Amino acid sequence: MVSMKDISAVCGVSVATVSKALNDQSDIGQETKKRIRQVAEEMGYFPNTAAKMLKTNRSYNIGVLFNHEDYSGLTHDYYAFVLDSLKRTVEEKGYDITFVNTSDRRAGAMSYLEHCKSRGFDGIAIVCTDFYSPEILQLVRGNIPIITLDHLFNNVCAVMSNNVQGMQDLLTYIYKKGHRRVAYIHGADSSVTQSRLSSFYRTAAQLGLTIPDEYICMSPYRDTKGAYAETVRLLELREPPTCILYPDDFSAFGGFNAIQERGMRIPDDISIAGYDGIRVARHIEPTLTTLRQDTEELGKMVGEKLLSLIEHPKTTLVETLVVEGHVFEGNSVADISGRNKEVPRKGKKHVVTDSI
Amino acid sequence: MVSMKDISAVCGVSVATVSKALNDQSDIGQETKKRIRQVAEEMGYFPNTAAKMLKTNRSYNIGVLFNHEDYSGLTHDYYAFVLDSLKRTVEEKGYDITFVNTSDRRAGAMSYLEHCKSRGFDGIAIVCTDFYSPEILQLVRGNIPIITLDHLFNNVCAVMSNNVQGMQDLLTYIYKKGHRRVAYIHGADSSVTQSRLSSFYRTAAQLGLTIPDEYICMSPYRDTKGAYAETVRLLELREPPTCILYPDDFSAFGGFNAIQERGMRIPDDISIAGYDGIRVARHIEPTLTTLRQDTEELGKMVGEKLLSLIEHPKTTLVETLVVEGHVFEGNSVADISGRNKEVPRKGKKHVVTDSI
DNA sequence: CACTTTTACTTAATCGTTTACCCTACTCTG
DNA sequence: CAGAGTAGGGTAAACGATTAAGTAAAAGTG
Repeated sequence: MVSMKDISAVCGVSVATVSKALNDQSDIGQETKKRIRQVAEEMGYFPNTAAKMLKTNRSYNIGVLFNHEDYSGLTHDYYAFVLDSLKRTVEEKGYDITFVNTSDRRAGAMSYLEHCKSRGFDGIAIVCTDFYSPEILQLVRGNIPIITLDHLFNNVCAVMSNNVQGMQDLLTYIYKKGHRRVAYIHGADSSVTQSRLSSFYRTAAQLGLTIPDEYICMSPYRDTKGAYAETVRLLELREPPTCILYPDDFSAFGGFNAIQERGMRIPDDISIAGYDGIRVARHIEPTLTTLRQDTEELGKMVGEKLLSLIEHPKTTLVETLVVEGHVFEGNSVADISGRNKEVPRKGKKHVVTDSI
Repeated sequence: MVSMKDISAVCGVSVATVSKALNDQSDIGQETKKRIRQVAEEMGYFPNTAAKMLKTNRSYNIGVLFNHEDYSGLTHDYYAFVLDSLKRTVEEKGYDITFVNTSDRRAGAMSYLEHCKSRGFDGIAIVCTDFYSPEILQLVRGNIPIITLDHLFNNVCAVMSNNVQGMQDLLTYIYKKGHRRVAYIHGADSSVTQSRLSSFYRTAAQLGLTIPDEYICMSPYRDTKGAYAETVRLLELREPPTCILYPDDFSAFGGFNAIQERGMRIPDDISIAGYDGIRVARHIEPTLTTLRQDTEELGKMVGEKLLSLIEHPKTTLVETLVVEGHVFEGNSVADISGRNKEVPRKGKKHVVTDSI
């Protein structure tokens, strides 16, 4: 690797002059600058990041904390898209992205914070992790610029997808389509779940919907089997819902299966809606009506705010940025507003069964 | 940050002694070692990676090249799972993973190779990228340990999913289920496509299948619209296939839509099969029969071979490692072997249509 | 006991940059 | 024309580690 020393030898100047020339300092003559730069180019010079880091305490490297259950967030559409956007945002500004090593969690091994300091990350984006672990707490207490996604810590910047507004929009949309019996299978307990669930109740109350307790139940996120089971239960109620909300799109496929298996059609016989707006859900018929979270904007916000925190630590506000999603209108929620005005029918609809 | 200097001051020894003690060198007394380590622990010491890198030319950091079309490979299930496995494999050995910055591709900016040398990556895993770009060529010609996934360069280690065997297994499976009219919508031109397509033809020949030209067509990978269109075309043939193979699982959903839309059922009326084995395909009914690539093993191989290349450069063979997939048996391919023996029926089956 | 060997450290150079401070030769200025 | 100012560049320390080479004392050897 060609170093500044090599360039200085060729140009017959000192190493300091080379450094200053390449960093465009004012106390080097135009002529000399031009010559040094040209030689550097010709010799194929590029800076040694390690040496630069050592001297300047800047790595132009962002650490991301990104693990989810047994896997990393990589296998999760929502997080993956956020990370992708984040990556593009910071790369544009000359930063690289490194995963915070989450492997060695033995006692005595480096903690997250130590690892991050050791690597010299300029900042850290906590995208997904177990926010309640003591190690994470230690990390956010450390004095590296930090930003979290979808979780609030005291005195730490955060980017949040607006789950309150999102659920309100989704439920309102469904209400406007004429649905009055809406069930909600919510995800496992977390701050995100709390936001959505309380927004669900509040919105329902505002709309004048009465939600029987049996319409509300839990199934873990992305668990198709759980969603399947709860869907079956809901369908077998004396008065089943006309629309079911799922914790997320993936879960909605579990409901989809249960419904199809019973020979019912979506959305003719029952409506469903997901949450997230994962890609595949837009490519399977019936396309899923869902609250699409703006992963592009979320990632961009995380990146921009973190860089601001790094580059302007004094003037950057510690605040929570909220990103809005929007209802993606698929084909999984029927418009039954007409039905509400009909005179209630008595008995069952006559069905012709064809015998072979 | 507490440095070795601080420790040496407290312990009353030289910095060199501290370094040797922490690195467990033999020429330091047991007593001294123990004392130094204890003090280091108490003072919360951890090594400065930059300084270590500068001196040793080892970063314990792996660069991954991971971009796919406009996005990174993050949004692609197959690559994401491979990366996840790779990440876990190398993290276990104390390495971190950094994305090779693919943002600034202007002339004059650093090339991939320069960027990688600048960052001091110990090795590079090229997971997905445009393998034909000159920059990539320059990168693999540079003398950093390199490994590629699903692409062969001269004199470069590679890990390949066995597409030849995979397609053979898949087609043979379908044949055994009684299918004789099999169409194949293959992906856009690439070495992977070549392998699968030629294997398809060879296997078909071995099985005695005659594949009419109109059964073979192209639709880009993960393009549901393209797959939809080709599926429609195939269904409208005078003699439509009994089974359609898609470039990948995602595309298969496009076919799925076309088939459902026509009121046909999978697999009763027509069979379909994908390729990859993405997660969501196992969670939607009918679950997709597909060739599931072993992403866990692929990532592990990439990681282990690369580390071997880094740690034992002399003794590590430059070779291509092949990873087998297996047929995932979903519900999307019907067993019609019975039908072949039946006397061909004349006319259409009588259908009772119920009028309201 | 005199010599060699071993043990346990220390010294000092080095990796490639950055940067505070110093130096020299011009150019102004009154 | 003496003194100040400035442009252009050099010196050397520093960042935090590693490591070859040196050294003094203890231990082993015949």
